Amino acid sequence: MDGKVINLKSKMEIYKAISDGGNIANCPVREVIQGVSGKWRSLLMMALAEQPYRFGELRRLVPDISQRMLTQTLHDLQRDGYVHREVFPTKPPGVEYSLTDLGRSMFGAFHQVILWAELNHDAVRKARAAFDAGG
Amino acid sequence: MDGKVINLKSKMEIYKAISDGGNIANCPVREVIQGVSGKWRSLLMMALAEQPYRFGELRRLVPDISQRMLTQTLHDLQRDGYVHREVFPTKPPGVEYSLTDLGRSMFGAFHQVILWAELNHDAVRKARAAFDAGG
DNA sequence: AGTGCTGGTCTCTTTTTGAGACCACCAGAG
DNA sequence: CTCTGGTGGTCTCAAAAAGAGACCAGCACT
Repeated sequence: MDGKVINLKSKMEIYKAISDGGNIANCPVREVIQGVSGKWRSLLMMALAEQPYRFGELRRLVPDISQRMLTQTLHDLQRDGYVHREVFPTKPPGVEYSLTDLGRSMFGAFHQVILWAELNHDAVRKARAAFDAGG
Repeated sequence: MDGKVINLKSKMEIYKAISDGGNIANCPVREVIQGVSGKWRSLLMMALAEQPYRFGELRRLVPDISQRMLTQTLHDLQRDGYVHREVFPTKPPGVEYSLTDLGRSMFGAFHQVILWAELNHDAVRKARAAFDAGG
């Protein structure tokens, strides 16, 4: 995958941004990465990548998220352009959340991490257990 | 760990694991994903993917991390098997941190997200600005 | 003897998160 | 008509996590 000389100049530029001058705090890539990270964001992205969901459905889908964090995380995802929020004027008004094109695009990349986790979560578990045992 | 054995091969099965039965809290994939997420973890992984670094070097490289969080995050990454910690008995003892094979493997997947961020951070910025402006 | 570098830990304060009450609205049951 | 439940939230308060900075031992150079 990486070897030595990477054909991707962007990779080098990212590292440069980190190591050069220490101006990492302003790195736009970092902002996006940290916007992708976060306890609930990835989880909600995974759910919405499957299909659009309504607020209550998401709440039931991710039982251990508080209503407050669900509201806030969806708001943040919407703000970053990953999620579209649509209100339906039904009898009790319903709100549907769905991925935007940008969201689907981002999820395409993030999906690699999901697949890796799927294949390697056992190794991580073992490492964790070994570390906890051996100190 | 849970009733359903999650042996996911495809994207769809992952989503099923989320939506089926709502037992997402025990999903091992979720654990790993959230272990990858986090404000500093990704940043330190990026730095260490470039080359091994010592504690103080990392501190200078990521100026806005507190010493406390650097210690803790490195410890966590080591615990999960992504990072190797080696103490050199030099005059003032130095500690070098480097990626393990598992860490490099994980970073290979995560790298896709970095590349996406590199290409699309402008779109995210615009979305954010538009959202803040229009409400 | 004082200063600085090594990699940390300990304490205190601020920020973030979690738990749960509360809100207005409407539908159907009794 | 009241009672209950489901719609999507907001508000408050306590707990957990993160940030800021003091402090530590050991050694080198001055």
